[in-house]
Amino acid sequence: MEVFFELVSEPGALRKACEKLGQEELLGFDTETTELDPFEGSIRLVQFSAGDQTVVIDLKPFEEIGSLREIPELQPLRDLIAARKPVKIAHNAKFDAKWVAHHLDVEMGGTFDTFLASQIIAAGERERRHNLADVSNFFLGIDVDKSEQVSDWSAEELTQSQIAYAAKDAALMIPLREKLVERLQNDDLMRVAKLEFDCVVPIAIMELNGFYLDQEKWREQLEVVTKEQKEAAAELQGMLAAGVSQGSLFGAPEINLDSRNQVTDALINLGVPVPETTRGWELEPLSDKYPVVRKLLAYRSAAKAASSFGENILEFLNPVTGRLHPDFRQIGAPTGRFSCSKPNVQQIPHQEVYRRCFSAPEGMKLIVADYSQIELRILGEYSGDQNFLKAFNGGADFHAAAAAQVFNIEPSAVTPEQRSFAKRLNFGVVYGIGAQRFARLSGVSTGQAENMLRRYFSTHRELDSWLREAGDKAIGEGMARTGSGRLAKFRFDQDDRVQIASTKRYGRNLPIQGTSADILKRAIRLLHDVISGTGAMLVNIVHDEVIVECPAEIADETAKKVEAAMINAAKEYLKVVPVTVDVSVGDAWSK
DNA sequence: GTGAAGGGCCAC
DNA sequence: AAACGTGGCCCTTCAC
Repeated sequence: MEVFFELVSEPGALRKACEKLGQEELLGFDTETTELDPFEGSIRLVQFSAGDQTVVIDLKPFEEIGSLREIPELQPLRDLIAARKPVKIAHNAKFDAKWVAHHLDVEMGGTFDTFLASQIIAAGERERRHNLADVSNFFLGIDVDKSEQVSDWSAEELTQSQIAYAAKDAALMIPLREKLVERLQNDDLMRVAKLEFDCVVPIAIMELNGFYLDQEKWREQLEVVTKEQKEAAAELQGMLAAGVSQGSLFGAPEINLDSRNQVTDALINLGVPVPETTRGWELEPLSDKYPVVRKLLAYRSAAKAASSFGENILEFLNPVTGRLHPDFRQIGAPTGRFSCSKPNVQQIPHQEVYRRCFSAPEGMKLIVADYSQIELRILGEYSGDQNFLKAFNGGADFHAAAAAQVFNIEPSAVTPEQRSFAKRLNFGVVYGIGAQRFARLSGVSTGQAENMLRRYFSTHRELDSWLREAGDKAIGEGMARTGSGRLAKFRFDQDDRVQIASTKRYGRNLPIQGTSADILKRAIRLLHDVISGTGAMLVNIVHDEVIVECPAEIADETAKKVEAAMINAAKEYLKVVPVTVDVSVGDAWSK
């Protein structure tokens, strides 16, 4: 594919080019940068393509004039990027959005992301790859050469090959989008695509904002947990060694406490009836009878804390900003949930000792807002279950109300144990729990668990039939959808009972978990629109929770905005079940 | 040495 | 024989 392009490297030509490009409806958009981290490198090229016209802008000459964030010579470029029309088509637009936000001080307006579109169309098929080479091959049958992607973009003079590569990538976006739109429309996926595209810039900005972590506090906790681990390790070594023959001159050999095999052998030597797996909940029942098991669990807990939530988290603190800048994958799961890595700030332990370290810097406050029982509300909305509707509309204690139903007693007579049972049940049904699992979870016999499930579903008739239908639909149609129309396709062997059962569970769970993700994504967009420019900034999201950092003076009003945005987002998906958001304003992530 | 797989465990 | 959903990270084990 030969692409004709214009290379722009001075203000006059830039103004002219932007003026012409600005009249287009759609523009392929791409940037070439000297590094992957916007806090480290700089933007070298910005490319636009209208198909027949492709422009490559070299920013290096503009650096001579002054800071790219400020010089008026770049205003035409900023305006073009910020405009809602033309829509910018980019592959993984989050990347480009971050760079232009940080280096050109402009928020990208109007986004079509070919990376996200490809994922939406793939509908959860895990084999499919979504990098530009694979996507253009799959949808256009074009092989693109990405070898220049990692070339030196900081060179004084770029090679013809580099510039041609840059032009090609942008030019590719126009035909690629056409194919993708065709597929999106065919599969009725335009609504979810828009939902996703609207999220790109807020997420890009959130990643730039970063999440503040108090290093001192974190180290304090790390010290405590390291000490705990050491002590538990020493004691555990001693206890395990008791099972080894005392014949050895040098005493018992050291056991690698992180090795499941070695630990299992040692436990067997001590006469512990080790279950098939040594997962915590399998070992837990043995810990009363065997102190060594209790010690093992204590060691594991401390080891996990020290390894996953220790020094390694601090290594992700950005040397420039001093904050964490995790990587959020917008479609991290087939359900549409985000995933997060480097570090994963969606799996920080709930205990206050950890959460308190994620605090508000001097003069700032943290607003923590989370949807209350959003998945159960979605289940109530979809099933129309009378008990769910009554409980949510009446504002009653939801789990207590379920307990009253299940145990056939007055709500006021529900004991804490009964409520806890009902809570487990309520959450269990969202995942399609079975009697066996429920029995183990709540410490009753399988027979008792079966009875409780039967009673639960007989008092929640609409819920029962919705879950059945959702399961049957997953098998019959081989797919399921969320509220935004997001599609997940299921592949399973019709003759395999285990796969049938698991597909049914996916089919029941996906609309619930996925609609929850839809709602959060919509909330993020609405939230972004009301806080941007106020000094408040989104710093983390955890599935049904949003964390905003803002100057203390505007904390209360910002909290109200956050709450309103979240509720308004939910109202677009839930028509009969009300939604509530718990909001707190404080100095840290913990209460 | 490197990478994949598996077990275990953190979050929602 | 049965199996509650979605992720990421750490460690060991094992193959290359």
